[in-house]
Amino acid sequence: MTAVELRRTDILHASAELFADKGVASTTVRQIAARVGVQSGALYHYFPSKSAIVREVVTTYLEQLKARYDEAAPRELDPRARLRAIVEVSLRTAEESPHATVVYQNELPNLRDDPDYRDAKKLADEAQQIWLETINDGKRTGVFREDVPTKVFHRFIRDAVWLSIKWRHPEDAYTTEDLTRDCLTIFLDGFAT
Amino acid sequence: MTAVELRRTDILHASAELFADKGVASTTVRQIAARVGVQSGALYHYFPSKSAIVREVVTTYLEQLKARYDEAAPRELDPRARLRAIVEVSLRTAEESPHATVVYQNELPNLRDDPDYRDAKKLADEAQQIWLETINDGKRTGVFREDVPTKVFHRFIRDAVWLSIKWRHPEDAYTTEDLTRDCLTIFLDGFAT
DNA sequence: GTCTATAGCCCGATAGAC
DNA sequence: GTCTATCGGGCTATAGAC
Repeated sequence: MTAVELRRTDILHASAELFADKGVASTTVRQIAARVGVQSGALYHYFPSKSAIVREVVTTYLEQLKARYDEAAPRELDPRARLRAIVEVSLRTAEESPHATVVYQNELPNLRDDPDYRDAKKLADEAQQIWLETINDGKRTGVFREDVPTKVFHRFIRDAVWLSIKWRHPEDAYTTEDLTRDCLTIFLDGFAT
Repeated sequence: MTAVELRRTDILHASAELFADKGVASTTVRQIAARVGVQSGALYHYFPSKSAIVREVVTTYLEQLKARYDEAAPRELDPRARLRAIVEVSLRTAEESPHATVVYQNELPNLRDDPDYRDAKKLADEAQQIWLETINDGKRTGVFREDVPTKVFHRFIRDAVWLSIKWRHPEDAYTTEDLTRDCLTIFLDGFAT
């Protein structure tokens, strides 16, 4: 990695942390520069604009997520195992990249129609497609119930998984493995006795 | 209602809509004024600051929500019926006040330590307490499983309910009643066959 | 009670020295 | 490649006329 690439990575990490904590709109390029330890003008040698930083944070994150889904949750798996793999990969990715995860969850929905984020939107759609495909395959093979719309179940479990980043603290005794297990328990078998 | 009160209400409604669409930080007082049909300076005859508008949007909303919980979900109800009532009231409130709901979900988490929002935070805590109490009562009486932490189940169902405001459109054939039913089905009985 | 005008500040981004 | 300095503009909030 060249010195330039290292600095770019520094900027992306500092930005992701600030964006996650206070939102993109409330984060200034001066704050990013201060976190990295340079003056704000220096950032513009690495990125053409603040918006380009946001875009790269989200796009890099989604590329990694999509690659992990493809590897860990191939279509050959039966729907239950595939759903488990998707949940595991998602929670592991959220644990590993908590800031980018928050930025993706908080900001991408509001940026859908901005052409600058077309790549990110495309990747997010592909990732979502893997969830939907899994749920529909499970309905077709009879392991999932057909009386609840795919879209509805998807939103429920998807939000449970991704928003755990906002309430679960990594130092908790309650681990990612615990969360994965409880998530699959609730969503597949229910909370009633 | 006096003319002043009517104007205040206009401002609160216009603000809630803008805050929900673009976030509080990205909404300007000029945009609020334009939506109401006055100049920005005129807003300051009704509210001392932009932040006071945000505070009143959220606090008024939460007071209404809390009152509805108290009325529709008294502790005398058995836990299953009480959970159903909470979900029903929440979804009905979200449908009726979609903008304030989004503001509450999106912005309050980031404002927790701001002393300006102490009242809102207190109301939100009281509302949350009703969910937790219901879940714990259900565990004690044996209708809910005890191997999933209360906090975890609460976050799952709470997020499913509140975030539906971001994906369900009121004009959908899929109604609030459908959503209430499917939410209780999934979270109590599970998605597996 | 609403207007016009603007103070005072902070923003993203740029220019040019080193 | 990073600095200092600053431009042009948008922001919240205020002042004072009507």
